[in-house]
Parts: sequence; C-alpha cells; structure tokens
Amino acid sequence: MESEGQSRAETSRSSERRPRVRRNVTAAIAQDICADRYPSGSPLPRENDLCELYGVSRTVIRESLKVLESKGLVRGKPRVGTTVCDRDEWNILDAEVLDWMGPYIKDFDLLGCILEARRTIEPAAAEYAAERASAQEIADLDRAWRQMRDSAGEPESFTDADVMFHTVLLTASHNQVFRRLSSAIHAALKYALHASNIAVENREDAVLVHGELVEALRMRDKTGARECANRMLDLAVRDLAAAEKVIGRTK
Amino acid sequence: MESEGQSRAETSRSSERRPRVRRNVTAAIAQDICADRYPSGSPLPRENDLCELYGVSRTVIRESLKVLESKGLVRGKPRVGTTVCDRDEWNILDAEVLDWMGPYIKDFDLLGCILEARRTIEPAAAEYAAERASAQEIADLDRAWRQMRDSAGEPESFTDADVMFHTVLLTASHNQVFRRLSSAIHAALKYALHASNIAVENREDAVLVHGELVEALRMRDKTGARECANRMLDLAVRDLAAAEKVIGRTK
DNA sequence: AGGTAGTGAGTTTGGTGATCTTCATCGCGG
DNA sequence: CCGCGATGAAGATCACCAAACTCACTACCT
Repeated sequence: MESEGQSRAETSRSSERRPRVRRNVTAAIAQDICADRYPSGSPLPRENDLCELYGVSRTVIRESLKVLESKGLVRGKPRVGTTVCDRDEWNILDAEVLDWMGPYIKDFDLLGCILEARRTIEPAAAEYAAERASAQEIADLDRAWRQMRDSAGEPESFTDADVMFHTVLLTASHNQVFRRLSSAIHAALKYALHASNIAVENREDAVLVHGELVEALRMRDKTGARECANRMLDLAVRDLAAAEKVIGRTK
Repeated sequence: MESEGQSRAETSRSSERRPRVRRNVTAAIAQDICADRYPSGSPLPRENDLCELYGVSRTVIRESLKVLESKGLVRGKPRVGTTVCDRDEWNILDAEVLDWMGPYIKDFDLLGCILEARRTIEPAAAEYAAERASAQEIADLDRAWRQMRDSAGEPESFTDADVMFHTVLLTASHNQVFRRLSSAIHAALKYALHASNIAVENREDAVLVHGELVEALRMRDKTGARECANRMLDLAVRDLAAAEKVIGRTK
C-alpha cells in the first residue's frame, strides 16, 4: 500500500537533509494529474480515498487540493467532489505547475507555444534591456555567457547557463510581466533542449550570438540587441525542431 | 459584496458560525499584504495569532498560507515563521493575485508594465489570430465589439465588452502562453481605465479600430490585424496617460 | 394508477480544536 | 567557548461537528 514509490528522483540537488518528508504530496497529485492518471475533466477520488492512496492524513490532502485549486488544476465544488480542470484553465505560467508537468510538457503542445511567445517577447525584452539594464545585470549576463562558452563538454552546465542568461535578460528588461515569463522559458529550455541534448550542434553559434547580445546591451544598442535576440531565437527554433524529431522518434 | 468590512480582523470571537471562510480569509490576508499592512520582506504574525486576528481556526490559516505561498506572496520556513516575499517574487500573472492587488495595483508600477507587454504581445497575437481564429471566435469578437459599440452611456458595459474582446483575441491566437496573459490585461483594464472612467473620450476611435480588427481577422489579413492592434494600443497608451494624470491628481 | 414533488437519510466537503512530533533558536552550564 | 537541553512555533494527525448536496423513497395530486 505504500504507493510512495511513485515519486521521481526528487531533485536530489542540494537537498541538505531529508528530515522533512511528504509535505509535497501536492507534487505527487499534480504529477499524477499531468500523467493523465486522473483524466482531465473528470473527478478525483474522494478526499478520504486520497488519504489512503498517498498515505497521509486528510488535512494534508486538503491543503494540497487547495494549492492545486489555486493554480487552476482542479476545481473543488462544495460537496460534490474535486474535478480536474481542462488544461487551458491551468496556470501554465506558474513555475510550480511547469515543474510538475515536467516530462509531460511535450504532450501539451506547450513547447511550440512557449517558443512562439519567446519569438515575440524576447526581442522586445532585449530592446528594453538595452536601455534599462543595470551594470550589475550586464555583468550577470556576461558571467552566464562565459559559463556557456566555457562549458564545453557538459550539456548540463551549458543549459543551466543558458537558462540563467535568459532569466537575467528578462529581468533586465525591467518589465514585471516579462520577468514572470522566465519560468516558462526555464521549463522549455530544461525539458526540451536539455532533455534531448540536441543543443550541442548549435552550441558554437549560440555562444556567439549570446555574446553579441551582451555586447549590444553594453553599447545600449537597442536595434542591435533586438537583432541578436532574433538570431538567438532562430537557433532555438532549429533546436526545437530537432528535439521534436527526437521526441517523435522516441515515442 | 466584499464590503464586508474586512479592513482589519474585526471578526475575532464575536462572529458566530461562518461557512465558506477559507476563501475570504485567504483574500483578506492577501489584501492586507498588498495594503502593506504586513510589510514586504518581514515576518507575518504567528499562525496562532493569525487565528485570533482573523477569527478562524489554525487549519484554515494554514491552508490560506499554503495558497499564498503557492502564489509567491509569502514564504514559510519550517519552524521560524512565514515572511512576506519581495514583490518581484509574486506571481503577478495569476488572476487571483491581480484581483487581490486590486486597487493597490497602481502602487506597483504594474499598469505600465502590462501596457508595455500588451504593446509587444497583442499585435503578435492578432497576427496569429488572423490565421488561426475559428469562426466561433470571430463571432465572439464581433459580439464583444457590438456590445462596445452599443454601450453608449454605460462605461461599465463598455469596459466589460473591452475586456471580453481582448480575452477572446488572445484566446484566438491559439497560443497558451498568450492566452494566460488575459488575466493581466483584464486587471489592467478594470483597474486603470474603468476605475478612472477616462476611456469615454477615446471611445469612438476605440470602437472603430476594434471593428477594423475584427474585419481584418475575418479577411485573414495578418498585417492588417497587426496594424489594427497597434493602433488600438496607441489609444490604450493615451488612456493610461490620462488615467495616470487623474491618479496623480487624486493622490 | 402513474408521475412528480417534497422530504429525509446518507454522504462528502468545510471548519474546529486538541494533541503529538519535530526541529530551530536561545540561554544555561560544563 | 562549546555543546546541550528547554522552549516555542510550525508540521502533521485525529476526532468531531456543521452544512449542503445526492439520491431514493414515499406520498400526494392529477
């Protein structure tokens, strides 16, 4: 009955200790939802059943359901039960939701949408960043770029640096809405490119363009920055196409 | 409705049986945070104190805090307490968060950011909508436009129709990321324009441009749609400038 | 006699409060 | 000066009550 084994690798990174346990039943339920174990649009088990299923008390289940509800994954109706919401009601710009979707993200047609959004937003963000970025932010970008450049053999480190780069770029646009979208880009980069390890072939070009973007920002060159961002995204399109080919083959 | 007088935790012991408490308590705490009663960056009262302050049991408080935490407003550390997060960690693209911020939204520099984001995103969304909108969606847009046109004297109805128009437009772009941003636009329109009733002077022009956009979508005219969206946003910029003047004067 | 509407039992979520556990913090003593 | 325990606050569970929705059963009206 200990269905506890359904959890993934738990992001063992930097987990100082593990004294604290199953407070994140929330993630387990969410991942089960994403995995379509609870089909979208139809009811979840009763709270008491969920207690047994996940081996925790009803209080914990209820807290988890509240969180899930607050993110639009489920809708709890007073005394009828909790039903899984349709996917387009989910708060897919929430970092946690993206994280829960994780590997299932490709079943959601999200990667294309995110890339499309990036093509729209990142050039504009780069332009704003060109006139608003602080010296600190440019330095951070430079550092991320160096890490990309220097992480020759390690796709892990490369992707981390890439994510960091784009996050800082959006932050440097000093637009709170853009900034919030970094979680989506994070997820896209992490689960599309990193998972398929495709980016290697474009790595050289990517490093080049990222570097040019930093330089443009340093020069406060708005049109140059926008131009670089566009070229960056051309590469991303290529990456995604390659990744999708791999995914299609794997499936 | 919400004029229940929740300015403070008036409802200590004196209130008798109260159903549907949790949602209200969550909103109350969130609004108290937005109102800077709990200053950003510093600790909230202890859970037991919050029970008394809001007149509910600890379970409810904990569920509320979990929801708030899941939206990035607070961060609860294991045995030290719950602290209010910095504002740029808040999930400002969440509809509920926007709603809680409500009137305080202008203390946030959010309106400008949202408008900036709209200037970036809506033209692109219009372009995508031009090639992807379903007949139903175009019909919905048309209906919203008619409501805008016909709501002569009522700013209420006009704003509702305007919000609906832009929501449907983003939906019609068939991009899940764009679609999610409608809550932000909703909040911006509701709390900036509607609150200040400024839009009246631009109403004629706005109706015109919205109508042209519908026509462009019907013709699947991508560049035309983008052009209309841009002109629409020029008007929005004017509206915001006017609204900010009013706000500044009021303050 | 048949169908509908009202009622009542049962079920399920919402909310309360007590209790136990687990550690982070802090102060006391070695 | 360091560690060791007391304290206190959050994490978690349990038992219970309240309210509202479901469903079925019955009784009444046509």
